[in-house]
Amino acid sequence: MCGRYTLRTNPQRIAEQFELAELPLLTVRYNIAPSQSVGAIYATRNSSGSIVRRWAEFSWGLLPAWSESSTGGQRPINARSETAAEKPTFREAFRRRRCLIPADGFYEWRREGKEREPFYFTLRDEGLFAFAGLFEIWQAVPGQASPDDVASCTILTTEANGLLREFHDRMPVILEPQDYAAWLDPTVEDAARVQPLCRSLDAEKMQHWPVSQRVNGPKRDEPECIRPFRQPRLFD
DNA sequence: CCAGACGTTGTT
DNA sequence: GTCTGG
DNA sequence: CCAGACGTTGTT
DNA sequence: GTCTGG
Repeated sequence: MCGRYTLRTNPQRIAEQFELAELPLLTVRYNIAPSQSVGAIYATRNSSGSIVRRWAEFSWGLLPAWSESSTGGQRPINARSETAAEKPTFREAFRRRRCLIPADGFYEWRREGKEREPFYFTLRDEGLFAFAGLFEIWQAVPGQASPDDVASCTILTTEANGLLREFHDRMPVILEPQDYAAWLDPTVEDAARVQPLCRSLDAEKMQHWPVSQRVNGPKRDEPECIRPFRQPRLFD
C-alpha cells in the first residue's frame, strides 16, 4: 500500500511550502518506486538552538540501524503509524527521525480477481502534500560516518478513508500543513505527542482516476502514467 | 540461557 | 512459488 | 507497488 | 539494539 507516487511540483513551490532555506535539487517524477532515491525534509537544531529544515535524499525502504549488512534483509516501504513507536525496527526513528516526504499524487491498484487496475490519487486541486515518513542512517562503520552509510526511509500508513476503502484497508498518512512543524521537531521525543497527527485524510479532500498499466513498470517514469485511462470493456 | 527475528499489504 | 531489483 | 529473475564455471 | 521463541 502506497508503493508508488509522483512528485512533479517545481523546486520553488516545494521550498515555499516546506519553508526550506535552499531550493531542493530534483527532477519531475511520475513514477517513484521502492528502492529508489526519494526527496524528504527533516529538521535539526543548530548551535543557537533554532530548528533548521533540511532537504535530503533517502532510499525508499527502511534499512534498520542494526542490520548486519546494507544488502539483503527486509526493507519495509511502509510502517503502521499505530504501532511503529513500539516496533524495534521503527521505534528510534519514530522518536528522533521523522520526516516529510513531499508528493503530489500516489497510485493504488484495484484487484478484481486476477486483474489489477491502477488508479491515481491526488488532492482535489492536485496540490503538493506530504507523507509522514521515518528515516534511518545505517552506518557501515558503527559510530562514525563513512561513504558506505545508507540513508533510508519509510512511509507511515493509517486506516483507509472512504475513498481508499474500496481499494485497501490502509492508506498513507498525509499530514496537515499545520502539523508539519510538530512532526519534524526532533526535540519532541515523546511518540505519544506526534502519533495523533497520523490520521486519515478526509476523502472529500481527494480525487482519483484510473490510469493505464503503463505505471506498472517501475522504469516507466513519464507523464502518460497519470493520464486518465478507461480500460477497454468487452461489451460496451 | 542462546538463537533468531525484527515489516507491510492482501490473500487463502 | 518466492525473492530481488527498480 | 509491480516486473523480472530464479544458475554455474570460467573467461573477458 | 531489543524482543520473542525454544
